[in-house]
Order: sequence, then C-alpha cells, then structure tokens
Amino acid sequence: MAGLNPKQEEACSYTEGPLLILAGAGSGKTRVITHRIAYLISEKEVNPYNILAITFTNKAAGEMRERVDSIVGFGAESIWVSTFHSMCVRILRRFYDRLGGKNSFTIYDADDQKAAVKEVLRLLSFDEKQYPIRAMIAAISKAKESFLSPDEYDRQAAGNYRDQNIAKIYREYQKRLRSNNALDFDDLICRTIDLFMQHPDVLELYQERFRYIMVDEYQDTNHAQFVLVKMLAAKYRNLCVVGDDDQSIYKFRGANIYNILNFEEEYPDAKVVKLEQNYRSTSNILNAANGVIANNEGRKDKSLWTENPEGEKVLFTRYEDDRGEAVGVCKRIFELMKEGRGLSEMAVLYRTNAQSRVLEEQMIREDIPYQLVGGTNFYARKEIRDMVGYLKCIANPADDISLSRIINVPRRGIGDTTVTKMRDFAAEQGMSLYDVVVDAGVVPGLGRAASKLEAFAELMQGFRRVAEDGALSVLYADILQKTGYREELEKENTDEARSRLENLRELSNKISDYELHAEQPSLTELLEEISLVADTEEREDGSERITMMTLHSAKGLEFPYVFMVGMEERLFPSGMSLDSDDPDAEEEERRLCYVGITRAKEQLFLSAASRRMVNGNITYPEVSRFIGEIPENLIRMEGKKDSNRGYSGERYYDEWQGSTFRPKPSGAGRKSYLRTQAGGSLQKGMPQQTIIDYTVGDTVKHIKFGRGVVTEMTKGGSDYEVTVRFDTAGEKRMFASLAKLRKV
DNA sequence: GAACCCATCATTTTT
DNA sequence: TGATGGGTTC
Repeated sequence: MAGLNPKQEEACSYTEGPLLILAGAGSGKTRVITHRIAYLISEKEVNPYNILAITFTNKAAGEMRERVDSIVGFGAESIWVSTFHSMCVRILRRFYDRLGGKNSFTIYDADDQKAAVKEVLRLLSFDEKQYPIRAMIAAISKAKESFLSPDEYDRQAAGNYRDQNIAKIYREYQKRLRSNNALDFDDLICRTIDLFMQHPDVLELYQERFRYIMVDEYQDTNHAQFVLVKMLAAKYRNLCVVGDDDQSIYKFRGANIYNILNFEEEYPDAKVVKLEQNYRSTSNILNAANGVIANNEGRKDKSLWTENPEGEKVLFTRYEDDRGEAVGVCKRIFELMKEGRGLSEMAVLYRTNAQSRVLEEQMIREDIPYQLVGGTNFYARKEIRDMVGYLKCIANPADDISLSRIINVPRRGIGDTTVTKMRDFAAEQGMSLYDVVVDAGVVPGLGRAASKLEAFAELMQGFRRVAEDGALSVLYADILQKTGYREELEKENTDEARSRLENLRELSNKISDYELHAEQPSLTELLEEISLVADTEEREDGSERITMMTLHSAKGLEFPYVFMVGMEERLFPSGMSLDSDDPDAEEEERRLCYVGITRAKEQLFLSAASRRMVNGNITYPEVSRFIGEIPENLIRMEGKKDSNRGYSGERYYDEWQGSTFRPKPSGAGRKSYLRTQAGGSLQKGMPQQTIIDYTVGDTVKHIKFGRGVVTEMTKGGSDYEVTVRFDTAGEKRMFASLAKLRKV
C-alpha cells in the first residue's frame, strides 16, 4: 500500500473481526478509511455491495464518497456511504409499513418539532415557562435515545410530578407525530431498531448485505446509534470503528464517549490500532495540544508525535478588552499578509457565536473579507420554510403541523380563531386538519371564513393535481405564483423582501438541480433531502477570505494559521460547564481546546481580554486555565505578568497605519453591510486578481473614502501597500488587493 | 392585523 | 447587548 505508514497499513489490512482505530488529530484518518475500502475490494475481493460506511454529516459522507470513487473505480457506486439518518430513512422507506406506518412518512426537523411541542403544550394547558419547549425536546430526545416509551418514561418518573408531566407531553407528542405520519430525527434511528427487533428477517437481510461495516467519528455516536451498529454487525462481526476520544465534543447532543472508551469491553476480541503520527502541525503546536489534553483523566492512552519541524512558538497575547483583541487579531492578519500569506490560510476560532460580532465589526473597519461558518441554515429561513411547508402539505396531507404553518401565509383571512375551531373539530372527529379544510362546511360556526377556506382548499387541491403529473419545478413555480407569495414580497420593495426573493430563487435552483440529477425525482425524496441535508453554504473557492467559526464547527478542518480568541475563564472553559454538576464537563471543554489547537498547521495565536462585555455586562475575566496547561517552553507570552495568574492587558488599541476607526455603522445599514461581507454577494463576480493600474501621483477612488491621491506604494509580500491621501478622509495606508482602488 | 412596548433570557449543533 | 416572545393598543 503506497504512501501509508506501518500503523496505517495495519489498520487497512486488518479486515476480519472487530477493529478499533484510534485516530489522533491529523493522523491521516480519512486516507486510512478509503484505503481500507480499496483494500477490501481489491485484495480481499469483497463485493462493494457488501460494504457500509457510516459518517455523521452529509459533508463527511460526500467527501468520503468522492475519495472512495476516485480510489476504487469499478463498483464504487454500490458501496453504501451514508449518514446514520439517511441510512435509516432508506431502510424505513422500504419497511416502515411493517411497523404499521406508511412508507411515505414525513421527516420533522427541529422547527417542526418545536411547533409540535408547542401545540402539545397548548393542548395540555401547560405553561411554556415551566415546561420550556427546548427542554421538552431535549427530554424527549433523551428518552428516545435510551428507548424509553412514554409509558416507560412515566413509570420511571414515579413520584416526580414534573417528570410525570413531561411523560404526558412526550406521549401526546408521539401521538401527534403518528397521526401526522411523521418521524423526527431520533425516531429515524429508534424505529429502525424497532423494525430490526420486531422483524428479524429484515435485520438479517441487512446483516447479509452489510458484511463489512465502518463507522467514522465513532466518539460522536449516541446510545441508539451504538445499538443500531451492534445489531447490524452482530452476524459477521466485521465492524471497524474510527474515532478519537480526545475529540469527543458533542456530549450535549447525546454523544456517548463510552461507546469508544468501552469498545474493547463490548468486543473483547477487538484489535486496536493507534494512529499516533501527526502529519498536520509543527511539533510546537502538537506538543502544546498534548500538554493540554494530558490534564484529562478519562482517555485512552496515546501520545501524538510528528516528524514535522518545530516551527514558531505558540503566541499568547492578553489584550485590554474584547475590542482590543479584535484589533490585535486584525493587525496580526495584516502582518501575515505582508509575509505573503493569503486570508484563506487563516481562521479565527471562538467558543460562542456571540464573540463573532466584535470581530466582524473590526474586520469590516479594516476591510478584511471574512466568511462566517455556521449560523442560520438556508432551510431555516422563514420564506424557505413557508415554501417547504406547502410542499410538505402537498406530499402528506396528514401533516397538520405544516398545514397550520401555511394555512394563512400569505394572509388570506383564515385567522387563529378559525384554525383553532377546525383543529378542535378535527380532534373530536379523529380527522386530520386537511380533511376538515376540504370539507369545511361541516364545521359549525365558521361564518365568513368558510368561503375563504373553500378557496384555500381549491388552491391546495390544484397543487396536488400538479404534483401528481407535473415536474417539481413547475409545482414550485405554481405555488409561488398562485398563493400570491411572490407578489406580496415584490410589492414590499424593501431590501429584506428582495433578499427573501433571492432566497426563493435559490430554492428554485436547488429544486431544478435536484430534478436534473435525481434518478427518479419525487416530491418525497426532494423533501427528504431538504430535511436531511443541512445546507452548508460552501465556501466559494478562489475568494480570499478569512474563516471565522466556533471551535465546534472547526472540527475536521485545518488551517496554516489559527487564532483562538477569548481564552478566558468562564468563557472557555465556559461558565456553564464549570457550574455543571457533571464532572466530565470540564474535560469536554479541554477536549474542545485540544480540537482547536490541533487545527493549526504552522502557527497558533491565542488571546484573551482583560475586560469583556458578556450579555451586556462588563466582566473582568482571568486567563483560561488551558493557557497554563501549555508547556512553558512552547509558548511565548506577550505582555507583563500581573498579580493573578495571567498577563495583564498592556496592548492597547494602537492606531496603526491602515486601521481606520470610524463611528460604528448603525442599525439596518450595518446589518446589510454584514450580509454583503458574509454572504459574498458584494464580492461575487469581482476579479480575484487585483489589477493595479495606478501608481504614485495618480488620483484614485475608494469605495468608502472617495477620491484621493496615491502618495506611496511599497511591495509587501505578494501584495502592495498603498498610501493614499484622501480629499476628505485623510491619509490611509491599505493593501491594494483589499482596497479595491480605481484609477480615475 | 399590525405596530409597539416590556420582560426575559442568554454555550456548543447535526441530522 | 440583542433577540425573542407575549401582551397591549390602535
């Protein structure tokens, strides 16, 4: 096997029986998985049809698919490369009727779930304050993960009034989902397990099919997923799990680190291969990470090493406050750029999304293009959810949740009172809301709304006819048109409305794209893709931007230059973790820190502020304990020591050349500015290669500062630093590639 | 039904 | 600080 180290090779060629691959950060994990699949097929002559590779995210599945395709060639397409959830959907679409459901079930996402719980609370007259929706969803999810039915949950709650009420909510929620012919994300896993338990013939079918199973990011699996994998692998026992207990950072969403820690107890004959050579980071960075993670107790014994050069020391800087930190980061970015590094080689990582704000503001001031990762999902936007709501209703008329969402959108005179009346009537008669809408005449006391309902029913029936024999894109266009949704937005004529229309066009593109590429396009499958595939706004290639994201989102990525900001007690590690009674909480924060450090290839910049605004309050945080855990000889501290554990903020905002402090842009203006920066519409289609057609003495125009005369140009790295004396804004120094100066 | 005011509340996120 | 949701008023 070409290009693999002995350990990697060992992991690839051990194909029979249970195998645990402990893959440290940057140890070439994906390479091993893909090579192993290739090895199974070419050396062991395993039929690709018998291979299953499970990942967590669609992104990971897509990447693996691509790599497998390129390395395996013939037969690669018959390998199942899939996320847990899409695998289960595929199985349930075929066999859900065996559990008494319809194979055409709808999938409820977080938003639908929320709406369902809200309705349940209303129905049971529970107070949302006492039983917060978020907490209820979490409780239900937890119950499902441990296979507790509402009845069993109730039994366990014996004597606990609150838990008994939660059991009631859970029961009612399940009832609602069942009558709506819907499954939530947890159901997808649990009901598949139910199916396997109740129908051993179905289980056997899949056991026979999946003779070789691989699970990536095994440390992220929850209990239900563990059970599912165990069942599938029970017959042939060719189960290979890959993961890193040190990178387990998703406990809050159910991940159970013991799945990986106790793998050898579960499978006593398991072979364990440790991939400990790191190919990513300098030894200074790697050892800094090792130093931090060594403070955790509950972990598999391993030590990462590298042949990479020592590199620069890790740099820690303490700034006066959060704003100063942002200024300092920007300054460092410019320094790196002067050395010829590009923005796409850099990333800023933080613990909480709220921290991005100050950084964004500063980057806008300094004209540094950035890209935010994470944030609101495309499909979570209101206008998209409305359209998807229509599609869901058309696909599954029993879906009361979606129908309630769109019945009065856009406004058509079917108000809350009417809907409540109909809902109550439906509940009494055991009908679905849609049945009632179609036959509104039977509901007493609807008054004027009756005619509105009739028109609405007519509209929906029309859509259903189009859905039956028309193309999906035609259906979509029809909805947009006939509901008056588009017209209403067009009339509004605001920036926001235009942006919504743009999103609706984007959805139209996605639908056309789906139609074009799907083997057999169907509304059900389209909706499945929409619910299961979060739309991760892919980074546009070629655009030079710095990436900003949470530490969680950074998992699996790497950058030459990494900034970890806000290294402060109670921010990171988070106060919530420190206050929690879970003794593992601090260790999970430390793992998160480990994940962050190991993202860096060349250089790592850590920083903290002495004063920070948190939730509108000024706080004076101490330096994070994690800083002290980095071996002293690997870190350079910038600044003087102060009385407590840390380093005081002696780095004030230094108004250096190029930074341009202007008053904070206000309200809506600022927002739309942010959007153009983050969303990229401003930069789309702009030449990436800057054409410099001006020189000293020329008059140029700047997008914000207006007219000015170039007074100086010096070469800095791959770029030019240009000094311009503006007519109104004074003298500014800036990078040619960022300043977008035009000769006039 | 929309516009406004006040109270409340705050990690991390994918499917 | 700032987003969100509920309640009130016009």
